[in-house]
Amino acid sequence: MTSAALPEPLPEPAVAELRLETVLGALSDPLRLGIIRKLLRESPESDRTCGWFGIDRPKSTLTHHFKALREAGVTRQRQYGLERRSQVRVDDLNARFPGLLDLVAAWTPPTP
Amino acid sequence: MTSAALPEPLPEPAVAELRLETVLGALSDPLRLGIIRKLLRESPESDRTCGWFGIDRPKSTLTHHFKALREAGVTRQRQYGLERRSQVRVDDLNARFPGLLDLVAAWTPPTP
DNA sequence: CATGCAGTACGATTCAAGTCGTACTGATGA
DNA sequence: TCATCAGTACGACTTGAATCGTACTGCATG
Repeated sequence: MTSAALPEPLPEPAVAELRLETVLGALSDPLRLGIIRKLLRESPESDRTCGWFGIDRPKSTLTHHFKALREAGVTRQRQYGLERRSQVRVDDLNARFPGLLDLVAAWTPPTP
Repeated sequence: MTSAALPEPLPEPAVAELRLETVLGALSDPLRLGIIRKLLRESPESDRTCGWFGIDRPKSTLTHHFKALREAGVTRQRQYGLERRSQVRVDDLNARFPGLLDLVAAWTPPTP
């Protein structure tokens, strides 16, 4: 037996539709960049709920940013009961923009 | 004899100050991304005037975007008499964000 | 020195994005 | 069945970015 079927992903752009400007725009927000860095470093395999990130912002703000990431094609979101979990679209992004995710994961902000 | 001294670059962030969000933000504008792609592909060595790009926009708009690129640390600008020429800070960006420029140069927009 | 030219500076306008409060939805478990 | 909990939807507010017209600067060449 394989594992149980996953819920369908929420609406997202197809691989062929991914645009570099859009993806870079999504990653240019500090909060969103932090989300993606944390996902890549700490959970590249499994998807995570909004709460997992421990971001101290109102829930409506978080919804806004997670939606922006999904609509830009950076993340995939699935609904599991109450929870909406996010994961980075690693394969799709590596296929279309090779090196981008490595770079994002490797980068550490300057600490002056 | 080496070649003549270059004019001093206009104010720009130091390598250590480069921030990924900022650079990605600068590249997320379609017009600016086009500028950088053209520079990387057609003139990675020498610097170019605003006019060289052949962009059909008012001059004040171009000034705005070239300044944004410089202030984000993506380009270096030098004043040669009347002309202000721009070049990509290839070494600095490769040192800080390895792979980013390759990716930008390699990418081709979808043609639907 | 005066004209032309590359590009800037400034200010106005417009539009998109980030932020957040409040009300809502829909699955879960007592 | 009813309360709880994760997260959304909507709308208001505010800020910042893009765009562009017009006026300006300053080198360069006659």
